Amino acid sequence: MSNNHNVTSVKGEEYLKGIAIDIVIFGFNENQLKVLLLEYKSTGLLGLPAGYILKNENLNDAARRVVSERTSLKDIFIEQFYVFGDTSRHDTKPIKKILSAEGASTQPDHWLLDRFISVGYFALVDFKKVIPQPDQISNNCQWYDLSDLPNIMLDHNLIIKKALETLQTNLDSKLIGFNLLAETFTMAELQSVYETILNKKLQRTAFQRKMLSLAILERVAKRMTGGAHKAPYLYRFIKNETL
Amino acid sequence: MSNNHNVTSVKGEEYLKGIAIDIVIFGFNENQLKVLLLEYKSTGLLGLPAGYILKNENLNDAARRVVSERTSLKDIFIEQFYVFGDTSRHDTKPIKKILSAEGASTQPDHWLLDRFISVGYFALVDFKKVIPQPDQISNNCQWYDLSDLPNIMLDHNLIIKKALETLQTNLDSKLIGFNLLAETFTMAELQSVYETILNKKLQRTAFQRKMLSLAILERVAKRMTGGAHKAPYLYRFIKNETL
DNA sequence: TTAATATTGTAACATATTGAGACAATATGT
DNA sequence: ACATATTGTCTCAATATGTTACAATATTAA
Repeated sequence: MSNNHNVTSVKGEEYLKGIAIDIVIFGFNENQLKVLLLEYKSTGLLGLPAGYILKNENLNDAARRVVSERTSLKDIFIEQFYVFGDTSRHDTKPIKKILSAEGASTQPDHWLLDRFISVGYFALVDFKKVIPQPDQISNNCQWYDLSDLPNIMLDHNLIIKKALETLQTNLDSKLIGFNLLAETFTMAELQSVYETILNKKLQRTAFQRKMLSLAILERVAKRMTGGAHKAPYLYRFIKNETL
Repeated sequence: MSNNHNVTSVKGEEYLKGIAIDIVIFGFNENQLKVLLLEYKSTGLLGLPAGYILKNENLNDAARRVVSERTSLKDIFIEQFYVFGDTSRHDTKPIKKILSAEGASTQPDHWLLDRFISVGYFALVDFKKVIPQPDQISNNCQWYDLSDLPNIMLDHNLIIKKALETLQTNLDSKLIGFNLLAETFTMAELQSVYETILNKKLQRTAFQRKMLSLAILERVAKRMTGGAHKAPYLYRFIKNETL
């Protein structure tokens, strides 16, 4: 699981050249969407979790590997959403800064200083299960509020924006919101996920009726919440039995 | 516009290595979806129009360039739909066959024999405006019925399948079907496009009511069709004025 | 010239879906 | 025991969609 090769070495021979994977890892906590970011050592630079593709590795497996390495989770929901391939992305300044901080070579033929095409993925994870892990060249890996993001290096703010747009578009049709919650959840929690992603209030009763009509939820038990009110049911997402 | 460099040369130095673009060019004629395919010289192999990215070229521009070269059109609707990056795609047999037929080198370090990641695009074009153009290493470029496709090399049948699925999914939400028709069209023609893509019959009156309610169609004039019946209106697609 | 025919545009009605409010049920705190 | 907040479900209104009907009309046939 751990790298035994230094990504900052001049050649990067284990990896396909010119192709990177950038991953927007979404979490959900306290009615807020969160994004996992790395802080590169001694540079103040922030970046999305990223990685490269091993020469005999499937693209999707590489994306899963990167998510696993940063979150300590496995079996994660990921989805490709866009490939970023404009020439204007090719900005060597932050890369040089990161390499310098590592004491690595910044000679022009360093593989990381070439132009890269980035395949954008997003991942939806259970916030509470994640144990953030910095990578080799960062000293910090932590959650940031999506609604209050700092400046992130290169075009990563744009990548997050596009990821969110895709998530919003696909939320209803692909029924993927459940991946942000624990195994069991209340209808109110699910509604909060939807409201936060779509950035609008939803009708409580209509939401409940619709979700139940989809026949994708299994009622598990009542939960005693400790609140001064009726206890809600807990639900579990029923995976599509045709798969 | 024309290549002054031979893609079959060993180095392919003008292009980014390891990244290809495969394009599913959809046309619509006689109530059928069509796909443009190339036949490689003296090999019997069929393939999707494909290309590589020039070192200082935007990814999307490269895709547009390839579509333009094969169709003789410009200003074409294209959309990324998936990146194909499984290791199982790496099958050098058909590539060697094509290179051999060209009299080109098939030594193992030929750049085209490396593993490639393919960015899949689909394009929607006006069938009647297209003048198919073979590329440098093919001797034929022609339309095939989507419903009766031959075997195509590598994973290109799969790529077409995925392109169609994306087209079906996005047809209503992104209002892109118009790109398959001429500048003006009848409601019946538009309905036929929808029915063919979605592979199901639609209710005539409900379809008309819905399309008109979207406020994206401008009525142009009546057309005398030569048929023994009432003449239909012609419509034009109104591009979103907020863009 | 007139009638027959096929298709078009729109209206009308039925049915289905969604929006919005009402209300009983119920854990907990007072 | 009562007050309070939230939940689950019901009802009715508003909207959207499915379906049928029918007048309008460009051509062909009589």
